[in-house]
Amino acid sequence: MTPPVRSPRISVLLPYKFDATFTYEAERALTPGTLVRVPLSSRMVVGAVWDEPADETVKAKPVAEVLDFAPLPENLMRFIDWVSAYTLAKRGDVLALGLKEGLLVAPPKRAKRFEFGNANPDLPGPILSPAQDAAAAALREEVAAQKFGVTLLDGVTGSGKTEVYLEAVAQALRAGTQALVLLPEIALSIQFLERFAARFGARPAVWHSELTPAQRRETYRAVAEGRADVVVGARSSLFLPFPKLGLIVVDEEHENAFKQEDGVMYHARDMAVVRAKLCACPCVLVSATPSLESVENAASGRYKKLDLPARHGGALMPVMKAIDLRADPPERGKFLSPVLIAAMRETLARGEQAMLFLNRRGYAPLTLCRTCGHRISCPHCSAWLVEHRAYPRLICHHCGHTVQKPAVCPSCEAENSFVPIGPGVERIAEEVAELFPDTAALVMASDIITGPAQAADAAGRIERREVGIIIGTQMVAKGWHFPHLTLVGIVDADLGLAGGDLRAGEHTVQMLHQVSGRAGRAEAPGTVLLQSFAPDHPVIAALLSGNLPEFLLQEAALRRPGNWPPFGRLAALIISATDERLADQIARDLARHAPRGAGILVLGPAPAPISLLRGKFRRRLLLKTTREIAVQPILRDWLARVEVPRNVRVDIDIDPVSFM
DNA sequence: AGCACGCCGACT
DNA sequence: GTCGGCGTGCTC
Repeated sequence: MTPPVRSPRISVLLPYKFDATFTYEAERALTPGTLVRVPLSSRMVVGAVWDEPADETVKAKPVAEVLDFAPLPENLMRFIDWVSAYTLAKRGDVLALGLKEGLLVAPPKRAKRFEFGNANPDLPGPILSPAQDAAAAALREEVAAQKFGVTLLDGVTGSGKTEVYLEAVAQALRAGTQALVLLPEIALSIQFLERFAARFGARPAVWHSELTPAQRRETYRAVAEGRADVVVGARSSLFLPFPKLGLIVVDEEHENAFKQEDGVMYHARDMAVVRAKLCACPCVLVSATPSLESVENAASGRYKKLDLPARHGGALMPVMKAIDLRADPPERGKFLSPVLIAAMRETLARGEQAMLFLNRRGYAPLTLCRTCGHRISCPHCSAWLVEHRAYPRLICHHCGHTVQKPAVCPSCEAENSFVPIGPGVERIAEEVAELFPDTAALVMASDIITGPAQAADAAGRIERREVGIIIGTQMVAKGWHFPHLTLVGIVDADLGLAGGDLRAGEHTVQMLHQVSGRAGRAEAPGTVLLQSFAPDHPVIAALLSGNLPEFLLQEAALRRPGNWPPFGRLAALIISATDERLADQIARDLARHAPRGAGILVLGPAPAPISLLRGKFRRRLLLKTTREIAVQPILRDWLARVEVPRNVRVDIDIDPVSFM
């Protein structure tokens, strides 16, 4: 008598907020990573078979369908486990970053050849300078070795870093492996895609939030089956099922946009290094203004470093000058100094283009009643409403709340008493229109340039010289190449230095240096004018000298003694609740149970800088430890000691970048 | 994430 | 007297 055959049990990870796998019965043993459709409550969901022992005691429903799809590669499964353990996010939520539902339903009728065709690494590449050639050779060698290692490619703006790392991509393709290029703002990276197509004779597969479901599905499948050989993507492309990844490039590695600030809070630059390690492939971090984190890793020998110290094609670095606004102030109610206006006139007279940078969207950041001093704020957030004349409305930049500009002050009932205070890019555009009525100007801000189509249109108008003056927010800092642009004016170089943010100085230097790097990238030399009330500030001094390594040494000297990152570790606890007293109470409870020990420090609780956000009151605690201490077990123990009611949220942000 | 169950206000 | 508000609890 043969014993009754029991169906094999499998563990399945579901792409929802579960940490644990679920147990199902399968007709046969299934390879780990296999995608299956399984019943959950009253519906069917897609999950992935996980390689951990199945629970033999719990009740188990049968698998409904084994999907005809390449199993997730083992390196991705280990990556998901690792990211979950590091960020303390649920494993299911991490799985969901790549495996969105709907991605897998209704596969295309025929597996058409991937629509972009294959990149050809053997087309003749561009002519590289000796420095580029040396860096490219070093990267090719890294890729050819097919083992893990991190290289920081540090090259000044306009030095041709892209051409160099595209040679590493070419090497990965020749080796028959896949390559992933991470960009901070892929939807706007039109110029990058054009350069890629010029090098390889085909466009890469792209991965970002603006893809249609059909594009997303086809790209996901093409990656899983190895048909997509190069993917250029935003941070979530790290979670794609590459079966044979041979290279990861993180371009503009210093960019904050790589840090995901909600849901699974991860830093794509750091996780790229982890995925590369699990794939046993090299990772290349690229920037003209590398983060202190990466510079320190290079200094300690953990990362290799390659330098491109000069601009490509003989172009010179721009001349940097400060305009002391105390000595040369703008006209009353205006924001451009006569010195800057004169420089703009000269630039335009030569037939060249000028760019004004101000990292503030809208018309004015504050609307004030000149009778009683009332300021118009958001009812759901502790923030002023920003006037936008393009719509026209007052808008909260945090929650999107909008109102008409009131004719009567709600506080003192004065009529027509509201005045705009301070400039945004729209107000600068208004000033420019008055000063240069015959010159076309273009505003580049995220509420105007919202996708690839608008970005391509704007870039085209600038390249064809249909506009003389570009006015932009931080969007203009990223990688643009405008050959006729020779003057950059920083409207407010001091903006961003206020506030207690750990990295305020570093970020300001990086952003303003990147914007400055848009000037004079071709034959004509560039000039950058920085309007400042504090031209002696170390940040402005660093920008004027151009000596960024020296600035980072000073930053390191400030952060090392207190074990601030990258010399120590940080984790933020964000307590939020609709009930302000409850938020306070839980924050105090957490503080009372704070972990203690050598090398461990807890700061707070304190109201978050935006203490009311989307109707939730927020308090913050900060855990700081020395580098050799892992914060995750400390946080787990800590949270286990405090009872948090369900109407209070405690979010954990490991390695926080924003302190808002 | 969904979709149930579960106790308190405006309708036939 | 019901329909339904979304708080909270569970899903192998």
